[in-house]
Amino acid sequence: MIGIDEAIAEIKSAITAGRLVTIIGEMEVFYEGRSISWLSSGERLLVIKQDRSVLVHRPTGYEPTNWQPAGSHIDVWGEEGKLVIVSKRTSPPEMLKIIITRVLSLSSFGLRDEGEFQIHAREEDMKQAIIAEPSIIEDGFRVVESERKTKSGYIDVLGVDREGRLVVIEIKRESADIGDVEQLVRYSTQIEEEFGSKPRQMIVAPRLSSRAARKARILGVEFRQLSPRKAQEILRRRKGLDRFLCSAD
Amino acid sequence: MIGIDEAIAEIKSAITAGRLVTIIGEMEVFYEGRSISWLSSGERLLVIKQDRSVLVHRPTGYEPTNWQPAGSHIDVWGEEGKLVIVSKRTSPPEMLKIIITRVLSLSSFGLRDEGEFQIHAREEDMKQAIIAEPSIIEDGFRVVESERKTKSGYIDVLGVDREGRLVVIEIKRESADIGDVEQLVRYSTQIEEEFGSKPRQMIVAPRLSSRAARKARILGVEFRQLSPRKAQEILRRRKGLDRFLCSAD
DNA sequence: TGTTTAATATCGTTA
DNA sequence: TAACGATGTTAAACA
Repeated sequence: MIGIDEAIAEIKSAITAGRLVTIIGEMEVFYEGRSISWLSSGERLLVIKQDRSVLVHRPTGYEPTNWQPAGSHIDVWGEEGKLVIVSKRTSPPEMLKIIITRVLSLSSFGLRDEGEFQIHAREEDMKQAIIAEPSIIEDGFRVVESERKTKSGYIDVLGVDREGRLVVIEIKRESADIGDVEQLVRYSTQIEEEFGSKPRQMIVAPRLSSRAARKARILGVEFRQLSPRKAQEILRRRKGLDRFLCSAD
Repeated sequence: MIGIDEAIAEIKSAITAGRLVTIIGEMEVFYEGRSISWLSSGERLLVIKQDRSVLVHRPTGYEPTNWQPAGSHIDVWGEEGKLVIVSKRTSPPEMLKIIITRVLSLSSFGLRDEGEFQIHAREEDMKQAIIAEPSIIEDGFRVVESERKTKSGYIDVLGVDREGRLVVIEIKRESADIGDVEQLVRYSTQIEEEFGSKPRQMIVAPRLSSRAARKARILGVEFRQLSPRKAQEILRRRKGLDRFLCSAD
């Protein structure tokens, strides 16, 4: 158990100095902004990060029950023996109020984190795999452009098949849905308006939902199976090949 | 600074006892599963919750860089003076490996949290507001059913206008998009198949995107403006009215 | 600032 | 388990 006045002083100095604060204690939480929420008293973990983002975590579950993003303004004060923390931001106007009635643990650390984060096997990697090895779509396929802008949004990949016909490709890293098929058709319509001829339409994804498959058949949308993991393997193999070609150079 | 052996013992006993663990220290993080990621060494906050969910937070930002959801299996051991924590789950197969090289702080608490969480001004509240006060749609409008099942999904609200014509309503708490208009048309098609006559189609949302507005005009989809906050006010007013009616009773 | 798209999205609900 | 929609989604890229 830590005294309220002592806690206020430490939290204030930690926020000013840009240290990460963790508080474990009994607290109530109110939020008002895009929505309105109220969480009655219980024991939780409160984190104030070095960019003044705030997280309230209950003892279970991945998601914070309440939060406030970086850059918000934080006020801390005592009121009737309780510790009050209020975080506000203006755009959108949002307010998070935490009333702490008992502090079980409090710590603050200035953390240095220059680490690099790398992530693979995303939709971007699937696109790169198609660019690196267009034959995974079909023999004779060539990429013309990626992220081509249309009035309906950005086309993942625009290509040409061996007979010179345009191919509009929509990539999904998970099961493609009916909405994805409709989005592809919108892109296709834009391309037809621009080039005067109907392009082939193709979904590239690990799988199609049953509704999407039905809709795809009706609308003449083709499907090529590709998983993010397989795309990753292709890129890794290519990278190895490139290294070999360089060293042979 | 806390010794590795001491830390291992405390973490193991805390996980077994179902206590919430927070570790601040220098760590590397690897993830493999639906994707693959690698985060090089840096000072971070690691949280192991009482349901064995795991969160790795860098000193800034709302989101954890890496995580594992509840119910995963956690192993803890020492290796070359380092603390290794591995969390695995089978469906989908995912693995999170955290290698801690320096422990700055470690705490574990068995937290009691029976608090109730209430949230308002969501899409559900907008639906309840329409049910409570159908005239916000238009004079003479009546609700027939909510969450009516069709082959294309669940219709938010199905109603009848003053002339007895069916109205299919799709509610959005934010700006309605072209995809939402298309979803509404799918529902409408199902209703037409079932009842033999074309229903009115209506989007209820704070606003329509310009693309959605164009599509709506073409497809004969109507738009009624309603914000989640206004819906909340209607419900609050109604609730007050109900209380008055009860006390007068 | 607003729009659009991806995310290891998560989470709840339903078949 | 798969599918589908809601979320205070968040966050990044772009105009």
